[in-house]
Amino acid sequence: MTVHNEIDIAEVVRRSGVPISTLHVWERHNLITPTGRSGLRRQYEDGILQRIAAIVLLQRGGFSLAEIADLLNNGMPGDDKTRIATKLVELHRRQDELTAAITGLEHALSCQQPSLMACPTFQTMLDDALPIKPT
Amino acid sequence: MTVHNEIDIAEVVRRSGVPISTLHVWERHNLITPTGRSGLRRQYEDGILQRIAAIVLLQRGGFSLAEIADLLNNGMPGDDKTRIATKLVELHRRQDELTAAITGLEHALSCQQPSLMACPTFQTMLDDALPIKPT
DNA sequence: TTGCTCCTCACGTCACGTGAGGTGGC
DNA sequence: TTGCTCCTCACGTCACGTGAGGTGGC
Repeated sequence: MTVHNEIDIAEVVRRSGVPISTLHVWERHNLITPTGRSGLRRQYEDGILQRIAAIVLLQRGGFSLAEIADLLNNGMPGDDKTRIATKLVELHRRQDELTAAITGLEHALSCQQPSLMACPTFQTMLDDALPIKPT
Repeated sequence: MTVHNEIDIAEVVRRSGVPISTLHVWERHNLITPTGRSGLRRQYEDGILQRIAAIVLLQRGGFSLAEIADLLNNGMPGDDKTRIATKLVELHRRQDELTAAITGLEHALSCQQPSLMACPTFQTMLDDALPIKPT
């Protein structure tokens, strides 16, 4: 039989790095639930740390708090998989956008021009980032 | 001598893809300025499209509207370069986070487990995404 | 004159962050 | 009893989105 240790909210903050104000918000959105209280202080089952890691990963994946609550609280039915597949398309696009932004900024660092907009190399990268439609 | 054409806000929206509500916000933050009005409608110099592309790129680079206004309105003094270098470190980290999120979600798609948290492979990826400190 | 799009202004949203004033346990 | 951290609740912030009611040009 596995022993489930209860851990204090202070320890959750310390070990996860997630600030207490964020934990309060997540609780209001039904993402996390304390198992009880010690006086006023929230106590959690130690599995909360894995759950928090999952929330962080899904948030980086661009899911809203409401979507994450859905994914974690309900099982993983077929339409969840559809939503994940849709998100993945968007994530690959964001990866490309991020790469373009990095390329542009790295050039800006080495550029001798007096301002960003005066740099011809930066200019040519812009159209790549946000395609301007013809007149 | 170069002729500067004026273009209507409707054309700016169409050619850049940026919604009008966003253009209004950017104007209040001194990121863009109309050259004049035709009746009530804002008119812009056609160079606005390049500027909008730069704003989008910098935003994807994680700069706030206030920071972008600074970068574009003032020149590019040395401390701007320092700020860009600092951002670049953060951007490379975000690139890694995004990659980790994509890897996790791609596994979730192929996983047969009834819920995300039940999947052992997903579990092992979590600690990679958000390192949990020891007790 | 009738539509149409744009205008301004106020308010809503999302995911928090920040006090203000109060409580519980060492 | 004194600190300390956590508690709740309200309000602020950032970057917009969304009406509501009004104006100008074809």
